[in-house]
Amino acid sequence: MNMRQQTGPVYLEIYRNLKQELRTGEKKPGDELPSENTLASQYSTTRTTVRKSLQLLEKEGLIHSWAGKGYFVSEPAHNRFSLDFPEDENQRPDTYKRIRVIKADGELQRIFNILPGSRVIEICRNIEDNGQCTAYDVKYLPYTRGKPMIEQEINYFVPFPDIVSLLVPTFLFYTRLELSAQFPPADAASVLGCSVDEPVLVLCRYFMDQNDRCIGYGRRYQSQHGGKGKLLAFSGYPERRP
Amino acid sequence: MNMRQQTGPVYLEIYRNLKQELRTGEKKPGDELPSENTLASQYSTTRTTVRKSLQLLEKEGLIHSWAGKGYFVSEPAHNRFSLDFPEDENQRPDTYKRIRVIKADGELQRIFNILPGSRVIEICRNIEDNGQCTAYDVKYLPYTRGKPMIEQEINYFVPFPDIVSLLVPTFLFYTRLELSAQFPPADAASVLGCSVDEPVLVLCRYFMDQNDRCIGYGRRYQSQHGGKGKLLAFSGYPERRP
DNA sequence: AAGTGGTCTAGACCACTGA
DNA sequence: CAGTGGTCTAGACCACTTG
Repeated sequence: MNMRQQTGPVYLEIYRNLKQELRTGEKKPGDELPSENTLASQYSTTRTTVRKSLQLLEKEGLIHSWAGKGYFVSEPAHNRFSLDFPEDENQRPDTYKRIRVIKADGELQRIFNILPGSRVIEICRNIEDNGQCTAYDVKYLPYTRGKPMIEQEINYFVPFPDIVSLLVPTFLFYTRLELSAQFPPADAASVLGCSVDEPVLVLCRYFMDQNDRCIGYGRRYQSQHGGKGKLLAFSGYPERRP
Repeated sequence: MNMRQQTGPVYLEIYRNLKQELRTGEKKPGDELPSENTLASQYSTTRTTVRKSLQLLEKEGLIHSWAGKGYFVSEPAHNRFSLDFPEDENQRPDTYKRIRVIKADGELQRIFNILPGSRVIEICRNIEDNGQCTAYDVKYLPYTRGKPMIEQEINYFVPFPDIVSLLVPTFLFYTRLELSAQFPPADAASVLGCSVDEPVLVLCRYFMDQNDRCIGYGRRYQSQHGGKGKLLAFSGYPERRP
């Protein structure tokens, strides 16, 4: 019996109305929603349109459907967080960068599964914030002569994922991030202007191809000076993420 | 001209075939996909079915559409990570828990925006892994007499988000997570069996209601003993996340 | 048996982009 | 202008759940 008032697509109106019922707590986790047919006649529309609204809510994790039974309000997933790796500074000019080719040490040999004596490209970066160095960043790529353009590309402010994608024929690789607290090595401490006795946040990033081989590795030391350098992550509904 | 071979819904077959073209690098970021009409006639089906396939790929962030132009392969978002807060141990019996009501110190007064002298509920937990304590967890809730069931509920192994949802009439709140590296306070160090001079990973979690008021606060000290206690996050396509 | 969601058809009209 | 994606209709058949 609902009369349309708002503007825009019908499916968005249904979506907003249903969402409002969840927001206010009128519908609680576990509760059942009206059936597709009920909603379709309420809004004088078809199942197809109603389904579009419901699938929007489903995509957001607010509801789930059960074939033969109906739609139900979900429990919110408050333990799944979304975290943005702060790499936008790649575009900024206030980062100091150094590139060289070095012999892989034991750790790098293990990570890339390469032989002793193999060489890797090392890219070091100082991340600055208001003239203060807040993070020290080292990235490694296995070195292979003849790979196209790597040496040249690397001299520009190319984001690391893009550099990695020069090495693999497809853009389909994934990334693992390991977060830990450690003392910084001497070089990181000197860049960050802190002591080797102060804890820093360490972010190790592994770029893995589809065969789970490591094709890129990065390590970042994030200064914890004065409460700076914290990493932020969010859970909950998208519109609530500042 | 495609002849159907596989089983299952048509839209999944189209989805799989298109995805394969992305996986192999046959279609690269920026490339245009066949139009909905083209695909519909290729698979002898309708636009509706084809759209379902394409919207699946769009939801995964693999492609995007541009009204009036077509569908295009997206750049993968390698700087957006998904992180699972390790709270499943709430269900496990090998965690030691202590609950008490304390006077809020300055920090808690600030976080909850409450007056000096106000009281908060404190829930301490030792997270163990194979008999070894790997994390020390403290959670706080503002204390208000008369709130239903809190004291009783709290004695069971109720996940913290569920406890918080007893305080707010709706299940719609969000969570902010702050990650940093610090020295542990004395009580945390003694529980973790480490020195106060060893860095630990600190996870501060704020439960915020829709008015951005803090309705729950948790702090976890994660031991870094022997490389243990690292946090893992992933980016890339869902099926690649182990 | 009646109701539910899952899949699918064969159309339609619209606003938009590009030649 | 023809082609694209965005929205929508009015049906259909299926497998499943529930009484």
